Amino acid sequence: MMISTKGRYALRVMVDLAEHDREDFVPLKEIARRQEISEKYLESILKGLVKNGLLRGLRGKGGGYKLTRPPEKYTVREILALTEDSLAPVACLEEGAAKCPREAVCRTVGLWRGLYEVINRYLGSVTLAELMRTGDPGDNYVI
Amino acid sequence: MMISTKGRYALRVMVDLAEHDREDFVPLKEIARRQEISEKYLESILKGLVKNGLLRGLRGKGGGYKLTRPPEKYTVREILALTEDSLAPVACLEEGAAKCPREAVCRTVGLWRGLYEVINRYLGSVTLAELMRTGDPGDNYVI
DNA sequence: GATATTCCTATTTATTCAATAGGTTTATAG
DNA sequence: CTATAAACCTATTGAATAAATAGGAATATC
Repeated sequence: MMISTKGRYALRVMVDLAEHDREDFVPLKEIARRQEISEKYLESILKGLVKNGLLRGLRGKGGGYKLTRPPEKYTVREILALTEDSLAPVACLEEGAAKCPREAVCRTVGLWRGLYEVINRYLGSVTLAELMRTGDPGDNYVI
Repeated sequence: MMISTKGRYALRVMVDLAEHDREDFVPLKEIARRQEISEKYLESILKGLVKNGLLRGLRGKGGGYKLTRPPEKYTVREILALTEDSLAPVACLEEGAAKCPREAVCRTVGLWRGLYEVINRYLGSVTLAELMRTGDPGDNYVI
């Protein structure tokens, strides 16, 4: 399995924030409740997204989190790339990996590059906006 | 990272066997030496491929392994599916996973299904034959 | 000044991955 | 027949990573 809870949770939070976008900041406690994820764990995940400018965080009473761009300006790829250690399908393609001494004779590295490419293309083609529900209240059901 | 050493090694072995196909059986020791992988570890990996009919194994002196089909009849997907626990990009899509109670409201499960589909299609489109070197010596370059 | 929030660092726990170890069975060669 | 070379089988260990928790420090609002 490829995408850890960190990445999956991060994406869910981003969609949640996109759907609950408003003037004031949305406190993590609210997101955690809706998404049924531990507050403390979410904290550690959101830190990176704030540091990289995908979210703005505001401390103190009335604080919380907020998207810094409209939802259609975020690709899933960007969010996961910041959250996961790597999106590479195999260790030898990870950034900072030691150069494989077999690379020149390896019959499979080309396949892995191709797979990486396919994954990146797909994740780069989907935006947050596409993962949101529309504002249509009839669409806002809960099971 | 998604594909473990088991899957990567298995694929390398299958390509190796495709390239060294001959009348008699190829002993694991020989493959392990060429691929620089521990014999014992390879054993445990090949077991599953034999059990599922992708390889034939012959015991005793003069024994070894052998492909059961021509290389173009194996897809990479098939080999990895037998070797990896799962090719699903997220836990909730793994076979036998507990049904997620949030599935009906989950905004992201569709994305993961799409990713899984893209991965399966790609891996299913490449065969062992395409990973082999041809017999053409001119093709036998090193980068 | 009380409170609600993000931010920060460290630690623990659980799970999975990777590999090793040691033996059993089976086929061939001499 | 016997020695040998091989696959086959089961269990265990060790290392790395993932997942989560804990406790507090800083900051903004009311």
